[in-house]
Amino acid sequence: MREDASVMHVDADSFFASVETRQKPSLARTPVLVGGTGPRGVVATANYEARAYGCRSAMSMAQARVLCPTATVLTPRFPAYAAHSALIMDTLRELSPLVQPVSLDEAFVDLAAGPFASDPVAGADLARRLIYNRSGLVVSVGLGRSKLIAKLASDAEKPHGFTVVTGDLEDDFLLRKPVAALSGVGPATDTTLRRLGIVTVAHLRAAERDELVRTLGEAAGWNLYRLARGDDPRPVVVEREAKSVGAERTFAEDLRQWELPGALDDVLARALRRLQRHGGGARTVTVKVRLSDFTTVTRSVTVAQPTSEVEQLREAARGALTAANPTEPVRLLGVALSGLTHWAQLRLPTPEDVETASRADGQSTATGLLESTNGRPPELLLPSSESPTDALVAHPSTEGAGALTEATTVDVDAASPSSADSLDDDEERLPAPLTVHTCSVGLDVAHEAYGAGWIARTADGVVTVRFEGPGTEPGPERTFDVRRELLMRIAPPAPCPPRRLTSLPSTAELTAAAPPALAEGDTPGSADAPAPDPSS
DNA sequence: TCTGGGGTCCTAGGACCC
DNA sequence: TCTGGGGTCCTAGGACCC
Repeated sequence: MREDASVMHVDADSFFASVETRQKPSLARTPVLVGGTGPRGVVATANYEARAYGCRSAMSMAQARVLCPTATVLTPRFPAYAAHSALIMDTLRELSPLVQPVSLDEAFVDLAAGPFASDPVAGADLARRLIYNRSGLVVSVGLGRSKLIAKLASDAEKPHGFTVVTGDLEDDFLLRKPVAALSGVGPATDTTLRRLGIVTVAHLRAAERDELVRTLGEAAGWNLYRLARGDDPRPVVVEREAKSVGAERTFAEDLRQWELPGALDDVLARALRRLQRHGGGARTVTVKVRLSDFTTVTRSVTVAQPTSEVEQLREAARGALTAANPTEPVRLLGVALSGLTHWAQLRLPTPEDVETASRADGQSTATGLLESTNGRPPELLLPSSESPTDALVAHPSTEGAGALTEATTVDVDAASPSSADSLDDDEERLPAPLTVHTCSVGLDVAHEAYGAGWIARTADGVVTVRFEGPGTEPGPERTFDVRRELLMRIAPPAPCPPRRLTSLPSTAELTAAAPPALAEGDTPGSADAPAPDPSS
């Protein structure tokens, strides 16, 4: 265990909602909910104004609307969040090469590996200032000797926290925490621990190791035994290989039997797009079916060789769905692709492969491989752009190297016969005309005369657009009938510095001010100049 | 007012091999 | 005829994270 508190955890406060209020000035200081807007939507993020009404993440949107009827409910705009996330991560990488993103809005940084090794507190302070000055987003920061402590520290004073827990303060800080604050203790484990009379980390530390292992299992028991002692040697690691990719969809209304194959193709198409992005192939296709009574069944099919062939993966998915055999109406369908590799079998396997497949998994697998060839030339293993493997070289080819193609040329759209209009498409091309089917509150649009804005309300093809952006004052609203007037859906605005900020807020100001007031740039002496970039 | 979507990891049981 | 035990792979479910 290191001596200095040089592990930093950075967490953007109510991230999705904060990006929204940054880009929609009229929403500043008003309650905002971001999440599913459909009948079965849940809240992804509630800003602090909405939390004041009791709204929380993961709550059903219907409930949140009841709690806070005045809240603006926005459809998530992932491209905007991804752009802000990238800016945050890039900024952190200026402070250390060891940055481990945990999600779009969270990261661990090992400051001991960078220029702030001798003064991690200064590094952490700079991190929050740089992020604020470049994006207008406020983060909470925690510093500790381990990930465990850093994470708890960033959580200690949200929003806007800046908490340093040095070694000598660690026990004092840790032992008071409820066990549920520990990463790895969710509702189920919390209940189990409560039955043992364990509520705080102090209780947990007093517990017998054997009892923890007995009641929670080998891994979880040991893990909590160590965490209770502040023993967390997990290093900050830059990148980890993805183990699976997938997609799932909850339907507005439960699906009947006959609707399942089409819906499965839809979900599979999205999963395949992610596989395509990952590059290479997958061996196992897992289909998840959630019934109307919320019971969930998963069935999986594993093929002999990793593949990126649409037909073969679709066949596997259909087989898994059949095995799941849903007898009730279905509310959710999911497809996960695992056993990922950076290469994939795209052509007829060699006789040796078929033999191996037969031995490994019976005749159905071998048949699947054969059927997927469609009379194309025999061959072969495809390299990804990143990591060609020896397997490729070792694999005999009868048609020559000309048969080699990028795995990313797989025709994914062949798996998706549904409308190109769907908002599900996470790789849609913009700009594109707004249609009755693509109106969603929160989306970015532009009008030839009025410029860029966002959809504030929508009903039956009639949309109200508020024309404003991150660099403007709150703007006016205008209403259009999208069947008669052209509105273009456009990409979200890029992240940008907050307006009218001429000096970095001091640590004291950052800690004292509420986020909305700060975001307005109410620093004394502020003018209309952009924020200086202290890194330059 | 019923409960999203992207993932990771763990457990337990069965098949199979040696 | 009955019975080992370890290792690996696969599957299904569940807990957990954000």
